[in-house]
Amino acid sequence: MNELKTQTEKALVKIAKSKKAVKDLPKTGDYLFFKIKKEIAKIVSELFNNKVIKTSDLNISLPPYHIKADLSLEIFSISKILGLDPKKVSKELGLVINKNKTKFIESATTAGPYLNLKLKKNVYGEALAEVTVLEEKYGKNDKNKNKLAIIDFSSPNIAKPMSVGHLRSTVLGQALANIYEATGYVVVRDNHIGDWGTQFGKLIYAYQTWGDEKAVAKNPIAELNKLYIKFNEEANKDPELDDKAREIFSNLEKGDGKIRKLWEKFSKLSIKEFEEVYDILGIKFDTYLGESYFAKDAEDEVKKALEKNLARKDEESDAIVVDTLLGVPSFLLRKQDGSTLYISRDLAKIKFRIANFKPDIILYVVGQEQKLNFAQLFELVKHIGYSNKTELKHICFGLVIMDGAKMSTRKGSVVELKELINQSVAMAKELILEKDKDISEKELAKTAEIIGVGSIIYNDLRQSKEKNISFDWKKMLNFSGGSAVYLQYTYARIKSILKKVPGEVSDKPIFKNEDEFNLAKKIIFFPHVVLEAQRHDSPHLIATYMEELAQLFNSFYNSVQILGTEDEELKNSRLILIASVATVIKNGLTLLNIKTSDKI
RNA sequence: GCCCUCGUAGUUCAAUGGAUAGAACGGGAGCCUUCUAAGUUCUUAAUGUAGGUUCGAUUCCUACCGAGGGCACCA
Repeated sequence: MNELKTQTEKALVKIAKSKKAVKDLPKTGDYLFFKIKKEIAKIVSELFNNKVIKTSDLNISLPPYHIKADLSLEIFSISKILGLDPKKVSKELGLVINKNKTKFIESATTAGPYLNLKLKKNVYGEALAEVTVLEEKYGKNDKNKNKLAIIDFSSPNIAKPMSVGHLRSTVLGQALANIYEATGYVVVRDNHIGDWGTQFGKLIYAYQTWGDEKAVAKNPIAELNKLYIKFNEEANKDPELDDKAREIFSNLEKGDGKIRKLWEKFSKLSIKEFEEVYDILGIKFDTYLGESYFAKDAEDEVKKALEKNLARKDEESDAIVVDTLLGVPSFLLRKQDGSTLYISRDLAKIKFRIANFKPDIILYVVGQEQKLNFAQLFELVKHIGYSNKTELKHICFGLVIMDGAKMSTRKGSVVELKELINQSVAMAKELILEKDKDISEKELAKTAEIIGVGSIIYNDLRQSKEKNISFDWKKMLNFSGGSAVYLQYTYARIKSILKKVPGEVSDKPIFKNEDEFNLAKKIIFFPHVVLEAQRHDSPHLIATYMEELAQLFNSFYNSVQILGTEDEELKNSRLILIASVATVIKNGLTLLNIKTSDKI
């Protein structure tokens, strides 16, 4: 219990520190993208009887290739608010913009439900200046300042290896944590370790029956996992083993000292191994508050649910049952042998979190197979009455599928995360050596890790989270287009140019060809993309955006000799432009928790 | 049986209800005596089926078909 207090205090210190850091974030409204929107909103409002138009009501995008304009404004969303004919709105708005002087817009052309806008040249200078000044802060904003989020992710089970299945929660959770922080949230990263439950009865039974102390000490997780698999095999033959396991777990909850000691040993050894993986992935948790911390308090929650008539004792079995709540199927809160269940422990944890941290939101980054459980948990919380000010959100994602089916520890069809990382890094090494035989051992190891680990993370995050991911070694180890390397490589390419001649900031960059304007425009959208990624809990929006940006750059790079540009002013403008591209790629990858290197 | 998620080029993925559905891999044809060819240019090819709502549907609704997941003493 002391441990719980220590961790809580540590987290509170971090929260206080983060609150201060939020003050240094760029203001959302100061970004060019939002200033342009604001200007348009004001014009619309003045034109149509001062009807209130929020910037979020405006939908601005980059027009498709065949439209020759800088930005397009979609009119239907505005005309709906105004209750007017879209054609009329588009026409009148276009007229006013063309007649009156505006700060950012040169001219407007009506095209059906769209108003196509041409930007003033000074916009581009301002855009690049924004990036240059803010640098690693470019894209971050203070939209959600004064809010606190607890993000519950990764959550591996003690005594089981972290598998590719845990990768999604780990990688997605960390990216969301970064993105939430980038929009002003103070974030507490919590690892809800699976360290309690009947499975430990199974494990302890197996250890006591077949275990080898020395082997476990040498290679804890692998050895314990073997025992767990053996238990399940034996239990298939002899179902009574399951009852024995339940009994052992029940005794563990009741405080049996000998069993407790074993459990503590397994727990410590496992977390130590997990941290090796987190180190490689660059993830640091603020708290490791596993389920075991809330086993005792779970009993209070069961009592409260009984008092409030939300739950009842089943007469036949003595188990505690919650009957159907508002369409959510009924479920058990306590087993008939008196031991707690996942959901009651989670209930206790919510109470603890609200009491100690007062979060505005708690995100549970857990696979879709637990959707029903969270629906039940949240519904119960609502009835018990904790979550008035705290939003509970299940960030649900698809499974990692192997050969068309879910991977299973019991069946042994699991790819271990460590193995995956090792393979990826090894393959990166091979490819680097193909390109550069003289690379130093140290640099090789460093770059291979950046590429290998980045690829794995990116492969997961570039895809929208709802879908199942089919696991495929070939895809995982893809180092060409649509991978992290593509972005890392683009970044390194730019850095390599800038190392030769860095550009100097200029107020009025001059651009010549379309690629240059397109790149500058794309850069303006980055702060918007970060906000969208947070709003939709979708890091892949950032990935997609960066691929488009990198593609624009690489195309530009192939068509123009940047360092060979004769006109000095144009050359400098191009250098500033590509430097901004590099900054955006780096900032975007950092949000996804992927590293960059100046040399790839 | 009931509930949830997903069905888009040969494959893996994009597309707040908006313009001619974008990429990557694969197939075909080019581009390095010039800044990193892990790049780039051209080409090939897709919205499961049938209805409905809408000025407009890959997106929303209904039914069906297909894949995956879940449905009380596991987490």
